[in-house]
This record gives sequence, structure tokens and C-alpha cells, in this order.
Amino acid sequence: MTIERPYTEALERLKSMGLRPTRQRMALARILFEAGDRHITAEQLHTEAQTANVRVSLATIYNTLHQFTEVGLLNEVVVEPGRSYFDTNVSNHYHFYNEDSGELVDIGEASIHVDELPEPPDGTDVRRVDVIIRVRSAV
Amino acid sequence: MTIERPYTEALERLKSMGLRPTRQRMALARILFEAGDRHITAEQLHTEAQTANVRVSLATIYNTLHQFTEVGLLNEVVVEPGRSYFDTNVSNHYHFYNEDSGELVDIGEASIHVDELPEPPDGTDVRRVDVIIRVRSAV
DNA sequence: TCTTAGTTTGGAATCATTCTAAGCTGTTGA
DNA sequence: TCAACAGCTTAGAATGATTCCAAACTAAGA
Repeated sequence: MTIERPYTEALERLKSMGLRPTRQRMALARILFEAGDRHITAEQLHTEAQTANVRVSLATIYNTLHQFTEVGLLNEVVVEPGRSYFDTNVSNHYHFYNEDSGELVDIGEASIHVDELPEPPDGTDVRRVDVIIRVRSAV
Repeated sequence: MTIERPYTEALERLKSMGLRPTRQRMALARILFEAGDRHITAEQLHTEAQTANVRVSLATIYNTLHQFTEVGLLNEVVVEPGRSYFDTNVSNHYHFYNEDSGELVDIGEASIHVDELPEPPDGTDVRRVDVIIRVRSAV
């Protein structure tokens, strides 16, 4: 199972996609996948890396996040213009987004049903279905 | 019905929200609501305004789009970091987004079902449910 | 008409992200 | 083991959308 050894799994996945397991990518994979499911921004990851004494440039953070997303290790969740999260949970699931706090919370696939998906426009294939339930702190 | 006179309706709505019907807001409302349902970016609206010989600054375009969104005349659809559309169709509906072309297409409420919405986190109210089906041009 | 609170504006500022060109490093094959 | 090169990383500049700012303008009521 993927869940058992997410970090080792990540390395395997990198290699099989022809991505070299460099010091930076290994360190970032460790930060991203060793703590279970999480939602993180590029800026946050950069800060965490520095805290962990891993020297990585912001450019590399962005490169890595996008490469990981391409090979299916991460999911990008866009919630606001100029604010996107990377989700280490790549299973089929949805999100609550709190517009006041910026907090993003997973919704298990089981607790929501999206039925009768319409046919995509001609000449296109469905890549993903995003469901974001936008909430605000109650008054 | 709203649909019959969207422009007049918009003016009424503005007034009732305490927003003055200024030259700029009226002109932008006309551009936005007289052509039926549409998806438009700030930049596009600015260009259209200029083409129509309406002198409006970009700052005002942004102010106006956000004010209109707040009073419920527009819906903001965030599809990519740094790219958001404003939708003049504020009825309950969803979207196809073509990641290759940037095209956004409406999906009528009738042709998709989102059931069994889970309870929102404590202390929050649901504001909106966004469903974006991301597609790519088939190979 | 006068007053003033609400609006608009150009331009500067901001912010996340991407680009660039140069230097570094895994990996492969001899 | 090591040379050679494709792939990586990097600092800093560039970009692009959006927001901010302080000054000038204007709608609306007295």
C-alpha cells in the first residue's frame, strides 16, 4: 500500500518517471510525505525546509511541486487567485475552504456524491473533478 | 424575472445596496449584462470598455467587479492561480474548464447532481459549492 | 448652491510565480 | 575510477495580475 511507506514510495515514483533523486527532491519529499496528509503552499514549504536546515531555493520549491504534481504525487488545489495549495492526499476527495481563515479541510469521497457527470465538450478528456465547498465563519 | 431586464435589474440592485449608479458602474453593468451569460476577466472587461469608448481605469474595473460580486450580481470562478473569471450567470450551476485553452463552459444545474453534502466545520456556514470539471484537449 | 461622503484615477507597490543564464551534480560508459 | 554531459539548482531579474495610495472628482441631500 502507498500509505505504508509514502516516502520510499515517492522515491520509487520519481525514479520511474526519470526524475533524479537529488538532495533537494529527497529532502522535500521527506517533508511533504512523512507527516501524513497535508495541504501546503510553496511559501510554507520553503519556510519548513529552512527550519529543517535544508537549503533549497524558492525556484526549486516551485519546480519540485510542479514535477511532483505531474507524476501524481501531489494535487494542486486552487482556491483564490494567487493562492494555491498542494495536497499530499491524491486519492479521490473534495474540500471545504474557509474564505475567512484560508483553511482547507478534506472531505472524504464517501461523504459526497457527484452523479451524472455530463459529457465533456467535444475533443476533450476529463482530467479531474474539483469540488470546493466554500464556507465562512458564522456570524 | 431577472433574466428579462438584467441591466435595469442591476441598477436597482446597486441602488438597494447603497452603491451610487455612477457613469463608470452603469457603463460596466451595460457591457456585462446586456449580452447574456458570459465569463470575463478584469483585463478583458477593460479592453471591451475601451473599445466601447468608455474611459475607466483598471483600478475601477477591479473595484467594480468585486462590488458586483459582493452584491450578488456576479460570481467569481477561480480556475488557476492568477486567473479568475467573473460569471454573469449567478444561478446555481457548474463549469467545465479546459486547461489547455483556458476556456470556461457552463454546466446546467440539471445535468449534474451533488448529493449528501457533509456538514460544514463547526462555526461555519456554506456560502457556495464550486464544481469544476477540468478537461484537456484529447490527444 | 454648498457640502461631503462616496468614487475614480494614475501610478506606485505588492505578491506569487516564472524565467534566465550560469554553475553544480548524478549517472553512465569506458 | 573518472570524464563528460544531461539534468538540476540557484540567485536575482522579470512578469503579470491585483491592490494600494493620495489626490482629484462627483452624486446627492440640505
